[in-house]
Amino acid sequence: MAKHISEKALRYDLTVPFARYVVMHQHEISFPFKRYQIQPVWRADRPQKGRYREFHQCDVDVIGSNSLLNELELIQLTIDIFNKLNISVVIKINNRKILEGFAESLGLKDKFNDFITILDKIDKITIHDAKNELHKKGFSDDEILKIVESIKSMRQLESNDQKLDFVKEFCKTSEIGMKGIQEVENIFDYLKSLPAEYSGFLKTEQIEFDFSLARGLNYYTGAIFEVKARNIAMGSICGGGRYDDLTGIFGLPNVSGVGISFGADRIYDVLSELRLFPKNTDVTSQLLFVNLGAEEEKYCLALAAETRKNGINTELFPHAAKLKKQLDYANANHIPYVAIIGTNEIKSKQITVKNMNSGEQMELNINKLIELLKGMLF
RNA sequence: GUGACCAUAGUUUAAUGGUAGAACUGCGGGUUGUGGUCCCGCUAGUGAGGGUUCAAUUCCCUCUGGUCACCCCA
Repeated sequence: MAKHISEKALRYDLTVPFARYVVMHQHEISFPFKRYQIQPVWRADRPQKGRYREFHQCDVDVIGSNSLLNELELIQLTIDIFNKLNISVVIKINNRKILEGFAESLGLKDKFNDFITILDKIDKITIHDAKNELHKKGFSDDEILKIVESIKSMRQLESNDQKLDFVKEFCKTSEIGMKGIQEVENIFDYLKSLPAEYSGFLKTEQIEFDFSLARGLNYYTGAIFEVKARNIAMGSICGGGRYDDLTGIFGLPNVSGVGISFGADRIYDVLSELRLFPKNTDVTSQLLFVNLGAEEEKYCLALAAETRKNGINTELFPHAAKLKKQLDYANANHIPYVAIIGTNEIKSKQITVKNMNSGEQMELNINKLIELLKGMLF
């Protein structure tokens, strides 16, 4: 029953619904159409590390344009994002047409999917396992030999150029394969042609041509991407590709798009495991007004309203308590400044402000306090 | 879909077929309005249901939840 429901009722990705949206609104949309979308999606699998039943995808797509400039833009955006998050990544790119070229050159077009599945595992399995699996899937001895031989030679390649040369040689008789190679080369050309002042953030060694990258999705027709974080055992945190006819299933054929999707939960896991979250993310308040009694709290209420009006995140401790308790609270919540106001301060119209990092304390009026704290914001 | 392992306080974890112990957190105290260290105290727990037993947190079964891997990755 659960399976029955999950097959029919779960949203598995954002791209297919996006294609439906585009078809439904085709007369209102001006192409090329770009959008981003962040929403939960579901998986009907049993959960395990990095795989949740519910998780969040952040999709970016451009539909209605064949230009490889779109692929480039998505790569730029991806680099930019992971640089900002301080996550060291490898962006793998491949092209579905190259995979087809492989299959064609090996005479395996009719067994494309099985072949791709093996190719995708090239790094993880031994030759022996590969043979077994191919055998199980019904490949002939001759075919197995051809595949295994090519896997062996592929494994010796290291640089992007070596790999490109290899596939060029391998696919030279396949028209579609050559087209895929050309697309990959064009993308690399674009990347290389970016002027230094704009490509300062581009570290091309982060971008790897990986012809064994397949992606499960069968709607991809051109470029495919996958991003893996370095220094951590975690599946891909980002993936995407070009789809030439996704809208076709909803009745609008031949509208090509390209998109990429970031797995928010896995990215969170990476940030968390690698301790890359900035320390100050839990800083919410800049200033705490201590509460020393009924009269004081009323007095502070007005002052807190004033600091808040000036854009300073302010708290007033919600009940009278020992000073120690309230200072502990400020420490625990990383509140950098505490305003201490008792009968003396009320009388003198001054505010005793304590810097919780240095321990320094001074008396100021409200305007000076606001000035001080505004100077701390940036 | 397959397999392995796990379930004890808010958290991390001990232990036993016979009173479930600790650490951290939280709260209170160490005399008045000055914190982060230290000392003392308090709160709080065996996932649910059934079975075996004089007695089950412990052994058995079912369920639920979780972890990891395979398959798969929409």
